[in-house]
Amino acid sequence: MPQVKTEAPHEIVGEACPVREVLDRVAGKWSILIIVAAARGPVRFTELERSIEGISRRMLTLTLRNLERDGLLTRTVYATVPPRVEYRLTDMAQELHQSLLSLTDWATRHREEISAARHAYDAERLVDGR
Amino acid sequence: MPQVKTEAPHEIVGEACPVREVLDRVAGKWSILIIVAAARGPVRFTELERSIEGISRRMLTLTLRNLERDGLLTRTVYATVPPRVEYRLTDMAQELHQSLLSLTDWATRHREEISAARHAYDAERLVDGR
DNA sequence: CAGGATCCAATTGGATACTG
DNA sequence: CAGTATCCAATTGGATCCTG
Repeated sequence: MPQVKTEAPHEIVGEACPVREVLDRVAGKWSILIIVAAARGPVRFTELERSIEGISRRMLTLTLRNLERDGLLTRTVYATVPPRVEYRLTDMAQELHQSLLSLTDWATRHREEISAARHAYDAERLVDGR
Repeated sequence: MPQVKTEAPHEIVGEACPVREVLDRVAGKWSILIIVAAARGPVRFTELERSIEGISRRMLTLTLRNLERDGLLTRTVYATVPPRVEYRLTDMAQELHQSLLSLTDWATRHREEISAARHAYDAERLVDGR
Protein backbone atom coordinates (compact mmCIF):
# COMPACT_ATOMS: atom_id res chain seq x y z
CA MET A 1 0.00 0.00 0.00
CA PRO A 2 1.69 3.14 -1.16
CA GLN A 3 0.55 6.50 0.14
CA VAL A 4 -0.79 7.08 3.68
CA LYS A 5 2.86 7.78 4.18
CA THR A 6 4.66 6.81 7.31
CA GLU A 7 5.70 10.43 7.71
CA ALA A 8 9.27 9.46 8.48
CA PRO A 9 10.98 11.99 6.20
CA HIS A 10 9.37 14.86 8.09
CA GLU A 11 10.79 14.21 11.51
CA ILE A 12 14.25 14.43 10.10
CA VAL A 13 14.21 18.13 9.37
CA GLY A 14 12.44 18.91 12.60
CA GLU A 15 8.98 19.51 11.11
CA ALA A 16 6.68 21.84 13.01
CA CYS A 17 6.67 24.39 10.20
CA PRO A 18 3.01 25.26 9.64
CA VAL A 19 3.55 26.08 6.01
CA ARG A 20 4.89 22.64 5.40
CA GLU A 21 2.12 21.23 7.47
CA VAL A 22 -0.65 22.66 5.36
CA LEU A 23 1.05 21.71 2.17
CA ASP A 24 1.56 18.10 3.02
CA ARG A 25 -2.06 18.00 3.89
CA VAL A 26 -3.60 19.86 1.05
CA ALA A 27 -1.09 19.51 -1.74
CA GLY A 28 -1.96 17.18 -4.51
CA LYS A 29 -4.81 18.55 -6.45
CA TRP A 30 -7.23 15.79 -5.61
CA SER A 31 -7.45 16.81 -1.97
CA ILE A 32 -8.56 20.32 -2.74
CA LEU A 33 -10.89 19.19 -5.46
CA ILE A 34 -12.58 16.80 -3.07
CA ILE A 35 -12.87 19.39 -0.35
CA VAL A 36 -14.47 21.79 -2.76
CA ALA A 37 -16.83 19.12 -4.01
CA ALA A 38 -17.85 18.09 -0.51
CA ALA A 39 -18.26 21.60 0.77
CA ARG A 40 -21.93 21.85 -0.09
CA GLY A 41 -22.99 18.73 1.70
CA PRO A 42 -22.48 14.99 2.02
CA VAL A 43 -21.29 13.22 -1.09
CA ARG A 44 -21.11 9.60 -2.11
CA PHE A 45 -18.16 7.80 -3.57
CA THR A 46 -19.49 7.43 -7.08
CA GLU A 47 -20.75 10.97 -7.03
CA LEU A 48 -17.21 12.18 -6.42
CA GLU A 49 -15.83 9.86 -9.02
CA ARG A 50 -18.09 11.36 -11.64
CA SER A 51 -17.78 14.98 -10.63
CA ILE A 52 -14.04 15.14 -10.20
CA GLU A 53 -13.18 14.51 -13.81
CA GLY A 54 -10.04 12.59 -14.45
CA ILE A 55 -9.56 11.02 -11.05
CA SER A 56 -9.03 7.28 -10.94
CA ARG A 57 -10.78 4.97 -8.56
CA ARG A 58 -7.49 4.37 -6.86
CA MET A 59 -6.60 7.99 -6.29
CA LEU A 60 -10.06 8.81 -5.09
CA THR A 61 -9.91 6.09 -2.48
CA LEU A 62 -6.41 6.99 -1.42
CA THR A 63 -7.15 10.67 -1.11
CA LEU A 64 -10.36 10.08 0.77
CA ARG A 65 -8.51 7.92 3.26
CA ASN A 66 -5.88 10.54 3.82
CA LEU A 67 -8.43 13.26 4.34
CA GLU A 68 -10.29 11.07 6.74
CA ARG A 69 -7.11 10.31 8.59
CA ASP A 70 -6.31 13.96 9.00
CA GLY A 71 -9.73 14.63 10.40
CA LEU A 72 -10.97 16.60 7.42
CA LEU A 73 -13.63 14.15 6.32
CA THR A 74 -15.97 11.81 8.10
CA ARG A 75 -17.00 8.59 6.46
CA THR A 76 -20.43 7.20 7.20
CA VAL A 77 -21.47 3.75 6.08
CA TYR A 78 -25.16 2.93 5.80
CA ALA A 79 -25.96 -0.75 6.15
CA THR A 80 -28.15 -0.92 3.08
CA VAL A 81 -28.03 -3.02 -0.05
CA PRO A 82 -26.35 -1.85 -2.11
CA PRO A 83 -24.03 -0.16 0.38
CA ARG A 84 -24.11 3.58 0.70
CA VAL A 85 -21.18 5.62 2.00
CA GLU A 86 -21.27 9.31 2.61
CA TYR A 87 -18.39 11.67 3.09
CA ARG A 88 -18.75 15.05 4.67
CA LEU A 89 -16.43 17.78 5.74
CA THR A 90 -15.64 18.26 9.39
CA ASP A 91 -15.88 21.73 10.89
CA MET A 92 -12.15 22.09 10.55
CA ALA A 93 -12.38 21.31 6.86
CA GLN A 94 -15.23 23.75 6.37
CA GLU A 95 -12.93 26.40 7.69
CA LEU A 96 -10.24 25.27 5.33
CA HIS A 97 -12.69 25.54 2.52
CA GLN A 98 -13.17 29.18 3.31
CA SER A 99 -9.47 29.75 2.94
CA LEU A 100 -9.46 27.85 -0.29
CA LEU A 101 -12.14 30.13 -1.66
CA SER A 102 -9.77 33.04 -1.46
CA LEU A 103 -7.29 30.98 -3.39
CA THR A 104 -9.65 29.89 -6.14
CA ASP A 105 -10.92 33.41 -6.36
CA TRP A 106 -7.40 34.61 -6.99
CA ALA A 107 -7.02 32.01 -9.69
CA THR A 108 -10.18 33.09 -11.39
CA ARG A 109 -9.22 36.73 -11.36
CA HIS A 110 -5.77 36.12 -12.77
CA ARG A 111 -6.34 33.31 -15.18
CA GLU A 112 -5.92 35.49 -18.22
CA GLU A 113 -2.87 37.21 -16.87
CA ILE A 114 -1.17 33.92 -16.08
CA SER A 115 -1.97 32.54 -19.47
CA ALA A 116 -0.59 35.64 -21.16
CA ALA A 117 2.60 35.56 -19.08
CA ARG A 118 3.10 31.99 -20.08
CA HIS A 119 2.73 32.52 -23.76
CA ALA A 120 5.03 35.53 -23.59
CA TYR A 121 7.64 33.50 -21.78
CA ASP A 122 7.43 30.63 -24.22
CA ALA A 123 7.54 32.90 -27.22
CA GLU A 124 10.68 34.56 -25.95
CA ARG A 125 12.66 31.31 -25.56
CA LEU A 126 11.52 30.39 -29.00
CA VAL A 127 13.13 33.30 -30.82
CA ASP A 128 16.54 33.28 -29.20
CA GLY A 129 16.69 29.55 -28.71
CA ARG A 130 16.60 29.86 -24.90
CA MET B 1 14.22 18.47 -19.73
CA PRO B 2 11.37 17.34 -17.57
CA GLN B 3 8.97 19.83 -16.02
CA VAL B 4 7.93 23.12 -17.61
CA LYS B 5 5.28 20.83 -18.91
CA THR B 6 3.86 21.20 -22.36
CA GLU B 7 0.41 21.41 -20.82
CA ALA B 8 -0.97 18.94 -23.29
CA PRO B 9 -2.87 16.75 -20.79
CA HIS B 10 -4.98 19.72 -19.76
CA GLU B 11 -6.50 20.55 -23.05
CA ILE B 12 -7.94 17.11 -23.27
CA VAL B 13 -10.45 17.51 -20.47
CA GLY B 14 -11.32 20.99 -21.57
CA GLU B 15 -9.46 22.86 -18.85
CA ALA B 16 -10.76 26.30 -17.88
CA CYS B 17 -11.67 25.15 -14.38
CA PRO B 18 -10.21 27.81 -12.08
CA VAL B 19 -9.75 25.37 -9.24
CA ARG B 20 -7.58 23.22 -11.42
CA GLU B 21 -5.86 26.28 -12.66
CA VAL B 22 -4.69 27.42 -9.29
CA LEU B 23 -3.63 23.98 -8.28
CA ASP B 24 -1.47 23.31 -11.25
CA ARG B 25 0.17 26.61 -10.56
CA VAL B 26 0.64 26.46 -6.87
CA ALA B 27 0.64 22.78 -6.09
CA GLY B 28 3.90 21.22 -5.23
CA LYS B 29 5.09 22.50 -1.94
CA TRP B 30 8.14 24.28 -3.29
CA SER B 31 6.10 26.90 -5.11
CA ILE B 32 4.31 28.06 -2.02
CA LEU B 33 7.44 27.93 0.06
CA ILE B 34 9.23 30.14 -2.43
CA ILE B 35 6.38 32.59 -2.62
CA VAL B 36 6.32 32.89 1.13
CA ALA B 37 10.08 33.33 1.23
CA ALA B 38 10.05 36.00 -1.44
CA ALA B 39 7.10 37.88 -0.02
CA ARG B 40 9.18 40.20 2.11
CA GLY B 41 11.44 41.40 -0.65
CA PRO B 42 13.89 40.36 -3.35
CA VAL B 43 15.78 37.16 -2.71
CA ARG B 44 18.80 35.60 -4.30
CA PHE B 45 19.18 32.05 -5.48
CA THR B 46 21.50 30.85 -2.76
CA GLU B 47 19.44 32.62 -0.16
CA LEU B 48 16.45 30.59 -1.19
CA GLU B 49 18.48 27.43 -1.33
CA ARG B 50 19.52 27.90 2.27
CA SER B 51 16.23 29.11 3.68
CA ILE B 52 13.95 26.56 2.08
CA GLU B 53 15.36 23.54 3.88
CA GLY B 54 15.38 20.33 1.98
CA ILE B 55 15.02 21.68 -1.51
CA SER B 56 17.52 20.50 -4.06
CA ARG B 57 19.33 22.73 -6.50
CA ARG B 58 17.39 21.11 -9.26
CA MET B 59 13.95 21.62 -7.79
CA LEU B 60 14.71 25.17 -6.83
CA THR B 61 15.73 26.01 -10.37
CA LEU B 62 12.79 24.20 -11.90
CA THR B 63 10.27 25.79 -9.57
CA LEU B 64 11.70 29.26 -10.05
CA ARG B 65 11.44 28.88 -13.79
CA ASN B 66 7.84 27.80 -13.58
CA LEU B 67 6.91 30.66 -11.31
CA GLU B 68 8.65 33.07 -13.63
CA ARG B 69 6.87 31.59 -16.58
CA ASP B 70 3.50 32.05 -14.94
CA GLY B 71 4.27 35.67 -14.22
CA LEU B 72 4.54 35.24 -10.47
CA LEU B 73 8.21 36.03 -10.19
CA THR B 74 10.56 38.38 -11.98
CA ARG B 75 14.18 37.45 -12.40
CA THR B 76 16.76 40.21 -12.48
CA VAL B 77 20.35 39.52 -13.40
CA TYR B 78 23.02 41.99 -12.36
CA ALA B 79 26.12 41.94 -14.55
CA THR B 80 28.55 41.74 -11.68
CA VAL B 81 31.29 39.29 -10.80
CA PRO B 82 30.28 37.05 -9.26
CA PRO B 83 26.84 37.13 -10.84
CA ARG B 84 23.89 38.26 -8.78
CA VAL B 85 20.34 37.27 -9.53
CA GLU B 86 17.33 38.51 -7.67
CA TYR B 87 13.84 37.16 -7.66
CA ARG B 88 10.88 39.15 -6.55
CA LEU B 89 7.15 38.63 -6.51
CA THR B 90 4.98 40.37 -9.04
CA ASP B 91 1.89 42.22 -7.87
CA MET B 92 -0.21 39.26 -8.85
CA ALA B 93 1.92 37.02 -6.67
CA GLN B 94 1.73 39.42 -3.77
CA GLU B 95 -1.99 39.05 -3.93
CA LEU B 96 -1.63 35.32 -4.00
CA HIS B 97 0.52 35.54 -0.94
CA GLN B 98 -2.31 37.18 0.92
CA SER B 99 -4.54 34.26 0.11
CA LEU B 100 -1.88 31.88 1.19
CA LEU B 101 -1.68 33.56 4.55
CA SER B 102 -5.22 32.52 5.28
CA LEU B 103 -4.19 29.00 4.42
CA THR B 104 -1.10 28.88 6.58
CA ASP B 105 -3.05 30.49 9.37
CA TRP B 106 -5.55 27.69 9.16
CA ALA B 107 -2.74 25.18 9.32
CA THR B 108 -1.27 26.80 12.39
CA ARG B 109 -4.56 26.88 14.20
CA HIS B 110 -5.36 23.24 13.50
CA ARG B 111 -2.01 21.61 13.68
CA GLU B 112 -2.74 19.91 16.97
CA GLU B 113 -6.17 18.78 15.90
CA ILE B 114 -4.85 17.23 12.73
CA SER B 115 -2.08 15.46 14.53
CA ALA B 116 -4.54 14.09 17.07
CA ALA B 117 -6.94 12.92 14.37
CA ARG B 118 -4.10 11.13 12.71
CA HIS B 119 -2.95 9.29 15.73
CA ALA B 120 -6.49 8.33 16.57
CA TYR B 121 -7.01 7.00 13.08
CA ASP B 122 -3.81 5.01 13.11
CA ALA B 123 -4.47 3.63 16.55
CA GLU B 124 -7.85 2.39 15.47
CA ARG B 125 -6.58 0.39 12.49
CA LEU B 126 -3.97 -1.06 14.76
CA VAL B 127 -6.35 -2.72 17.21
CA ASP B 128 -8.78 -4.33 14.81
CA GLY B 129 -6.20 -4.98 12.12
CA ARG B 130 -7.91 -2.57 9.71
C1' DC C 1 -22.01 0.42 -4.69
C1' DA C 2 -17.70 1.04 -2.56
C1' DG C 3 -13.68 -0.20 -2.39
C1' DG C 4 -9.02 -3.48 -1.80
C1' DA C 5 -5.01 -5.61 -4.20
C1' DT C 6 -1.81 -5.90 -7.80
C1' DC C 7 1.00 -4.80 -11.73
C1' DC C 8 3.30 -1.73 -14.44
C1' DA C 9 4.25 2.93 -16.81
C1' DA C 10 5.34 7.68 -16.15
C1' DT C 11 6.79 11.35 -13.45
C1' DT C 12 9.25 13.33 -9.77
C1' DG C 13 13.15 14.41 -7.47
C1' DG C 14 17.89 13.93 -5.24
C1' DA C 15 22.93 13.78 -5.90
C1' DT C 16 26.52 15.20 -8.33
C1' DA C 17 29.67 16.96 -11.71
C1' DC C 18 30.42 20.76 -14.83
C1' DT C 19 30.27 25.86 -16.66
C1' DG C 20 30.07 31.10 -17.78
C1' DC D 1 27.35 32.79 -7.71
C1' DA D 2 23.83 30.82 -10.32
C1' DG D 3 22.73 27.80 -12.66
C1' DT D 4 22.65 23.40 -16.47
C1' DA D 5 23.05 18.51 -17.58
C1' DT D 6 22.94 13.78 -16.42
C1' DC D 7 22.10 9.55 -14.07
C1' DC D 8 19.44 6.95 -11.17
C1' DA D 9 16.12 5.92 -7.15
C1' DA D 10 11.60 6.61 -5.33
C1' DT D 11 7.03 7.93 -5.71
C1' DT D 12 2.90 8.56 -8.14
C1' DG D 13 -0.76 7.07 -10.53
C1' DG D 14 -3.59 4.52 -14.13
C1' DA D 15 -5.70 0.12 -15.53
C1' DT D 16 -7.58 -3.90 -14.17
C1' DC D 17 -9.52 -7.68 -11.60
C1' DC D 18 -11.79 -9.16 -7.47
C1' DT D 19 -15.18 -9.01 -3.39
C1' DG D 20 -18.71 -8.14 0.54
